[in-house]
Amino acid sequence: MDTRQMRYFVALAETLHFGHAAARMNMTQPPFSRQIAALERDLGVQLVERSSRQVVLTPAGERFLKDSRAVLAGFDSACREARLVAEGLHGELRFGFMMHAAHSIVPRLVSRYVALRPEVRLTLVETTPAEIAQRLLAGELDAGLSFGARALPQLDSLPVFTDRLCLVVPKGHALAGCRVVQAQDLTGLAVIAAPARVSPTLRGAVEGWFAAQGLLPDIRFEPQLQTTILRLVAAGLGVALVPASIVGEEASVRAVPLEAAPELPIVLSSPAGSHNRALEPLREMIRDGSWRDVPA
Amino acid sequence: MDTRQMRYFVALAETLHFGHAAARMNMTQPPFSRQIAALERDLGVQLVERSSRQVVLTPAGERFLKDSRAVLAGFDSACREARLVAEGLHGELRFGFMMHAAHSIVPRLVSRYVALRPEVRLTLVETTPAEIAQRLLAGELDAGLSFGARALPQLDSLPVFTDRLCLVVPKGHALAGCRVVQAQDLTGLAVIAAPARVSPTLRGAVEGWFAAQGLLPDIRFEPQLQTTILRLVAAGLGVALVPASIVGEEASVRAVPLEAAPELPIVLSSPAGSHNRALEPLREMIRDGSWRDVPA
DNA sequence: GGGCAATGATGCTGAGAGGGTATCGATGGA
DNA sequence: TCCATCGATACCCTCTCAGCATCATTGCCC
Repeated sequence: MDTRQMRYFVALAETLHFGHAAARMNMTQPPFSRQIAALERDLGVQLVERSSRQVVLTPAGERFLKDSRAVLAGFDSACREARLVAEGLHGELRFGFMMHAAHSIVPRLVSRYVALRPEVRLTLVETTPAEIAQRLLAGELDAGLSFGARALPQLDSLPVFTDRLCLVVPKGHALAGCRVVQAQDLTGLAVIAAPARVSPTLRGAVEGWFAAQGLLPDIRFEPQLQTTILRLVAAGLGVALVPASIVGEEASVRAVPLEAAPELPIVLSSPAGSHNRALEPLREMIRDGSWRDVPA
Repeated sequence: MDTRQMRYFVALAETLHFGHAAARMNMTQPPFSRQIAALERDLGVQLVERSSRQVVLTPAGERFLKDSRAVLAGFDSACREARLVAEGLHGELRFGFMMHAAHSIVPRLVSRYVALRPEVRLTLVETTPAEIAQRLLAGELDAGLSFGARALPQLDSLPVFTDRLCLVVPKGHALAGCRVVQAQDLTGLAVIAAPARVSPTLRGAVEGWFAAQGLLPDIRFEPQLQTTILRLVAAGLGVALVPASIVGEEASVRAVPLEAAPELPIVLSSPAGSHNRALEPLREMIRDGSWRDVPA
């Protein structure tokens, strides 16, 4: 009792003739008749009323015909879907990224991606750099846009672009007009930075910049999100070292270049050996740089 | 590529272990592995990533698992439904009846039937006696409640009850108080009756009653429905001979017994040799008279 | 009414699908 | 390094399933 017998039965129901139905199934009538009889025996249900002159469906046969068509359509569709997912044309791509990337890079990547793969369900996960790596390794994400930390062998990474730390101060702050600042210019100022558990790379870059000049930052607040940091700076609660790419969102702060500003490589990471071919266009548009052509 | 391989794959996806999945399918691991490989080959899609240490689903496998569960559930449900329809517990019963029967017999039959076969979709078709016979023969109805005309060999009929013609006159009519009327009492009165093409039996009974007394009715109006006839009588447009069972619906007419009133047997007819077992409870409640116990 | 054509069922046969046993190869842990 | 685990492979056997030939029934036509 399988789909083959169901197909036989549908052919019979549509022709109401054993010989013609058998021909449609590319076989001869005797084994076809036996398959129908076997189907009825296995079901314990008479599906067709036969005489040597005509074949008619019983009510159970009518119902089984309707259901069989649906089952066979579902079966074929399942096979087709599997092939499409294997080709990366259908399926799902779970894409995680740092929250502050949502404002600049992500919209361009996404708009280009959906043009290339309109049938792929794109799940966007705004989260923190630390969680991106963890969820990539756990198989909960297919791709992650984050800072390029130490290269893990279980992750394949592609460079996207290089960000750069800069200082942000409230509008009207004494340092707002500087051409470039050094660590000692920040002596006595409260610094706002995300904790290392949220973004080890970013936190490391911030502390590294101070350390390189022999100083320690006076970190007073530790929010998780860069946008929160900008708000706190705007409110006059301190200054911060943030990726340059996110300044400009907040009109009430001013960015100032840093002396020997640390570079922050942004990479797209995905699990090594991923079978999700829906990932390929995303990696490809980053590899060939074509995502930059999309208007921001 | 059939449902068996789908079941194997679902077992594998749920256990992620070839040996355990094979055991669940009551077979040994080698042929099980071959079936999975054959499924992948036929689909042209890798569904699982194997190593000697672990088995994981590919994205295509995840999708195929989801679809396979739905297809298998549909398959099993189709088989179950076929059995239920064959037993008459599920399915459809298309029941046609004369419009005026809807007011008395049909509600009782239906309320008892749905208590016995709650899962059967009961399609109620109000129509005319002539059409009932025609649609029963065409296989468009499973049962019909109508006048028992000449017994057709293609139809099985069960007597339901015997109706009787009576005269209806407008309230306040000269004949309204009569104990019994004869055909000659109606001389000069306009008579309203349905045409023969709508109900040959009823029309025959009306004309037969007049003819038996050597008279011809002066039939002035020919509506199709008995309820329309009652309205026309109530409006003073004439008198009519109608089945006694329908009087009482219309307060503005009076029924008067006929001398030698023709009897009108009401029968339930169904196609001879019908395979619709959902019909059985309906026939049974009429055969044993239990439908009369239902409050009208 | 008898022959005939059409149609579904049945008997027999052969090829192949599918399952069992034994075993191999790879891999990770003790 | 040895061993246990686990999926793959080789080989064999059984039984399913399709083909061929034929039968049984039934309606049709001369």
